[in-house]
Amino acid sequence: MASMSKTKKPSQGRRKIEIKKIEVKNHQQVTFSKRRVGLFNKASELCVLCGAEIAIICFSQAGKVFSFGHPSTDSVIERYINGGLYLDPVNNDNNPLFIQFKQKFRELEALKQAEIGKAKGSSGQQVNDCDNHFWWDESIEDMGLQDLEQFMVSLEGLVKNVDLKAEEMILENSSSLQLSGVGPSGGQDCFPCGSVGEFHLC
Amino acid sequence: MASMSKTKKPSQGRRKIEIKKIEVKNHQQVTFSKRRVGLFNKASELCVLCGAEIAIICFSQAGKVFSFGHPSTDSVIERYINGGLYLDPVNNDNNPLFIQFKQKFRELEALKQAEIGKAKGSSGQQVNDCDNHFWWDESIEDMGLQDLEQFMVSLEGLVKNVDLKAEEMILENSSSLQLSGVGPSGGQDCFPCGSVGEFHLC
DNA sequence: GGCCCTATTATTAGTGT
DNA sequence: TACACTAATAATAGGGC
Repeated sequence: MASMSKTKKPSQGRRKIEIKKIEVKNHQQVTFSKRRVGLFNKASELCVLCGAEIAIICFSQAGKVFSFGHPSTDSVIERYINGGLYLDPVNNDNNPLFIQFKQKFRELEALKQAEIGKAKGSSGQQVNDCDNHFWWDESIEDMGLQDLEQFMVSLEGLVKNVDLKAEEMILENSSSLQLSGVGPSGGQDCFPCGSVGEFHLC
Repeated sequence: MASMSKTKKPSQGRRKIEIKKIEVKNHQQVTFSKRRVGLFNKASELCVLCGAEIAIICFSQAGKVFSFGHPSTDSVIERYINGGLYLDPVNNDNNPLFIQFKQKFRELEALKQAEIGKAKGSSGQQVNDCDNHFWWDESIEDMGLQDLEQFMVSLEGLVKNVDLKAEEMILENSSSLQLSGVGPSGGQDCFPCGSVGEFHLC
């Protein structure tokens, strides 16, 4: 019952715990380790059982990063980013879009000037300006006109650079392009698990 | 009212299964669903209990993508990429191109989220070009032709959206533009979980 | 996808090394 | 400090509907 006072401490076995932040640091770390392994194992099983591809990135509170991936963390992330990106391979031709883009930009600018009456003085290489608010973290849907315009300015500069670079490379035609991936710089601890997937701990 | 009369089917309870690919498709899908939810819940608990930040990306065999993230899938991925990859801190931080590039990445991420919610009708998107590097982490200067191409394609998607939004705003004459439910998409399959983290299903 | 019924598993807490 | 083992049980997930 409630009082098993002094004499002995029989193993009480697993007990129900509330799902809230564990404050006792030591306890938290133990739980983190155990549950992280459990999570990765579950993911591994899911991969095997169902032919899934899974990546898990896990930062501990202390900032350590652990990752799981099958077939690899990076490939899954890459697939995620590319796949979610709304690539429409059907109708993508560069030039018309860029022409439209520039035209829209001019229209926007004209509209803005008509409204406000004066230029806001944004220059072409807008970077970031607000400390407490990053405008690029909003989706376009949430952008106001001015935000949109700034966004376009940035985009235009970017497009220009990409364009220049592409042209340059096409002219030089191969040879000087190096795609060397960045080399590993930190020691990585990669331990194999019994099953599918890679477990990383950095 | 559960009539627990005579012909009760003695559910044999949970049964042990071998961890190997489930061939029966129907069975596999059921298992996938259950275990995926279980996995996400475990991750959620781990976040709460231990103050962890976790992202999970999960592709079903059919190519559907599901994701979990706390505080958000993308923020964790970004943190992973930035932390795990070796941005040359020497000059890149002051390189306008690089800064723009990083901005671009964030914008794309934000956009992607918007698109995931909106463009629900078109499903099959796949891009199968997986190298071992992250194209978005290189500055434009270091990009190869193929990277530039990929970058352009992404840019086009972005431009297209900016374009649409701009048009929309111009048409509405910027008087009372409040976005609201701009998307003509149908029901969303994003279900809130009881606990921390976002669950996405596309 | 959800519910029910259970058998199987994961994980907690304590102890020992 | 960190792991290995144990007991005890909370929670997951398999099979049917």
